[in-house]
Formats: sequence, C-alpha cells, structure tokens
Amino acid sequence: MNFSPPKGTDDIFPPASRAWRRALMIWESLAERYGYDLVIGPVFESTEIFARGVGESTEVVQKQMYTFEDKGGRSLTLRPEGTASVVRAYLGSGVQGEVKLAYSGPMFRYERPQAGRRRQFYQTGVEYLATAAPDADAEVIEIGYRFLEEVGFDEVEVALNSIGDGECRPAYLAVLRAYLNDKRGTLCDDSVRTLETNPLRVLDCKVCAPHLTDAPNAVDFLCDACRLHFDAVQVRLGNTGIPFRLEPRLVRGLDYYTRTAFEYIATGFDAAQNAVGGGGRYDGLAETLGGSAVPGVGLAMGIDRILLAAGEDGSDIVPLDLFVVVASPERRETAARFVSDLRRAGVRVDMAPQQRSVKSQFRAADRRKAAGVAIIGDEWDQGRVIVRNLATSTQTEISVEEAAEWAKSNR
RNA sequence: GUGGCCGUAGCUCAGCUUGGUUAGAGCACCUGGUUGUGGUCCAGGAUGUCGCGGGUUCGAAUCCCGUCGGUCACCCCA
Repeated sequence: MNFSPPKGTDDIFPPASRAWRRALMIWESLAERYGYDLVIGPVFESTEIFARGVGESTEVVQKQMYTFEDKGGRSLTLRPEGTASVVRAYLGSGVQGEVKLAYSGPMFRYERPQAGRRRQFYQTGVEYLATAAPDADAEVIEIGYRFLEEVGFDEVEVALNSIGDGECRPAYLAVLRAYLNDKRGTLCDDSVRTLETNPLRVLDCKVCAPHLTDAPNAVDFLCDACRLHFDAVQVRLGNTGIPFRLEPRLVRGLDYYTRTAFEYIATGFDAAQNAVGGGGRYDGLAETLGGSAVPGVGLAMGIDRILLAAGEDGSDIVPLDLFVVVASPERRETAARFVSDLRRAGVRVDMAPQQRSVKSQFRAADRRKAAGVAIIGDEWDQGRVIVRNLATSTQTEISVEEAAEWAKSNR
C-alpha cells in the first residue's frame, strides 16, 4: 500500500491548512458583508448539466471531466466548476427574483497536474442571479478584488473585457473568422482546429497571439445595449476604486459567458498559473440548461492558486495558554479533570496523552508554544498548583481557582 | 495527450561520473546529564525493501532496459 494521495490531489496539513482556514474565514466574512448567502450543493451532477452548460466544444467538457456511471446507470460527473451547478440549483429551487449566493468547495478536472493546477482544486465563488444590471457585474468584480486584498496581495490586476451577446457577437465572429482564415497559414495546429469550434479562443493562444495583433476586437463590435452595459460596469468600478485594465484579448474558456468577462492576475507571481480567479456574465446559461431566462454574473476564486501565489505557507501554530504537567501517574485523573474545567472556562490548554518524565512533558509544552505550564503535584492536596511562565522562566505557586485567570493573563 | 528534471533515513540532501568490505550528513525524534522543570549545552540512541521489476557483472544505490511515482513546462485553465 502506498500512502500518497491520488495523482493531482494533496493532503493539506498544518501549517499549510492554517492558511486555508484563514482564507476561507476571510471569504465567509466578505460574502456576509456583501450580502451573499451560502448555497451548498452536490459535488457531482448529471453529466448533461456540464456538457450543455459549460459547452461541448470546451476543453473542460471534451477531455477533463471525471465522468462515471452510478449503479442506477446514470451518467454523473464530478463538478469541474461551480456556476452551472448553482444555476441548475436555482432553477430547481423555485426561488424567484434576484438572489446573491456564495459557495465554496472542491472542483475536479482530469489534467496533468503542475504548479497551481490540481485535479482536485478548491474554489470559492459568488453568483448574482436574476439580474442583468451592470451594477451586479461591478459588485462581483469588487468582491473578488477585496478578497485578494484581504488575503494579502498587493499586486493584483483585474483584466476586463466584453465579448458581447447574442445580438452583436455573431457579426463579430463572422468578421473574426474571416480574419483568421486569412491568417490560417500563420496559425498553430491547435488554433486551426479551434478556429472552427470557437474562434474567440484563438486570440488567447500564446503561440499565435503575436501574429494577430491587428485582429478585430469584440469591444469594437458591441451593440448599443452591450456597449452601455460595459461602460456602466467601468464607471462603477472606477467609483468604488477597483483598478482594472481593458484586455480585448481576454476570452474565458467556458462557453456560457456573455458580455462581461474578467480575470484576476497575480502580477508579482512568475509561475505560469497566475490567473487566481475569474468570472463573467452568463445571461444565456439558464436557458441552455432548459430553464427560463435567468441572467446572472459570477466569479470563482482559486484558493490553491491564491495561497501559492501569495507565498502563504501557513501561519504559526496557535499557541496554548497552558500546558499541564503531571508530576506522578496517580495524579493523572486529577489533572485531566483540571484540564477539562479550564477548557470550559475558555483556556487553551492541553496535557500529554500518556505519563512520561516531567522533563519530556516540559519539552512538549515548549513544542506546543505554550505560554505557561502548571504542575499538578503534591501542592494539589493544599488546593494549589505551581505555574511557570515559559517566556520569562519565572514561576510561582497559586491556588487552583486562580489558574484560569493566570493562564489567560499570559496571552 | 507531449516534453525536461528527479526518486537514497521522518524531512532536506550527499554518495552514482571512474561498480568493490558494515550506505552517510544536517535537521527532527527518543533517553540520560537535572529520581518535580522547557527552550540552550553535553553524552548516547533508534531509523533505510537506496521507488519497483528485470538485465550485465565475481560483485550494482552506482551501468543498461522497462515500469511506477513525483515535479516543472506545453496545451488549457482556477
């Protein structure tokens, strides 16, 4: 038996897990302040939710899905992203009108793992549903930016684009296709293939992009409604102090996006995977899934990548207030009761799981970064314990009743 | 799916080029020095299928082949 986790997955231990907990706490607090309620859904869905929602032509659907058949013969897929799932849940819930939802959890994509790209990765996100208003786009972009700020990034760029909607995109795509066909000879093999299925993504190809500097941009073809929407998003972002850069080449990898598309780039980070979050508007998604027309905008933040880019190795161990040293085996029950009482009194306290030398118990106290030690010994019979402050190496004898207060005073 | 690099103690790694007696170091861990006192110091101690399989050889951690795993990059994306 080998004990390493499956390829592309990680066991996250302290201290790294402390960084995770911290990031998730920041996220929850932020979501609460912005008025997003938690939605908790399944981690797998009927395969067609993603096949239709995310889009048959996408890389994700074509080769990255963890699809399996359950014992009832249903085709299920481990979710490769959160949005399609949340929209499906909304459609099935009977909820009416605008809703602001937050979610977080693991996502799964079958790919070759590398730095910042895992087969199981963790995303937190929000979806602002049933509103087509540009204010919603701006708010969603803002919450992601604030999240990165609070986690500790100083170098974040918001790349922003609009890829139009059903009204104006066909015209743009026709022009783009014509342009790309002219350039066919200079395109790489992959791009020649994606030219047919999704010409937008050719612009995103790192190999071909240098040859396509004069390619037509989607923003120049926006219809009036999309233009107004995009302008309004920018005005609001400026007003709330979110710096952004217009990126006409920004194309997201999922088919459901309309109008606004954005990405957060960790610019100070030199690894290849510096896109730490992204999102956009998806006004046609609900209909694609067979529901009524429910516009929406959302984002997803990649926790793994954020912590990687932030250089977060995890915070220091949470120090104990007190470590209880048991002088002799016959006092262990007494000590255990003492510890239990202190914990109920709000003291962070622990003791060794088995009787060892006093020296070894002190060593354990030191390792646990305990502020103080209390010795349960002969003094206990007089209702007293010896307490030692490990930082100052001073010790004194106090009454048992004073112990909790003494321990807290060392924080 | 394609390519580069790497698999030796719990961890980080040396040893491999030029095969040769019991495979090493640092850190960490345990015990003792202090029979009720940590962090420092001193002394001692435990720990290895040298990733796995096969081949060459009198002899393989070392050379060859295969395989698995990890890692980084491409594609794509969070």
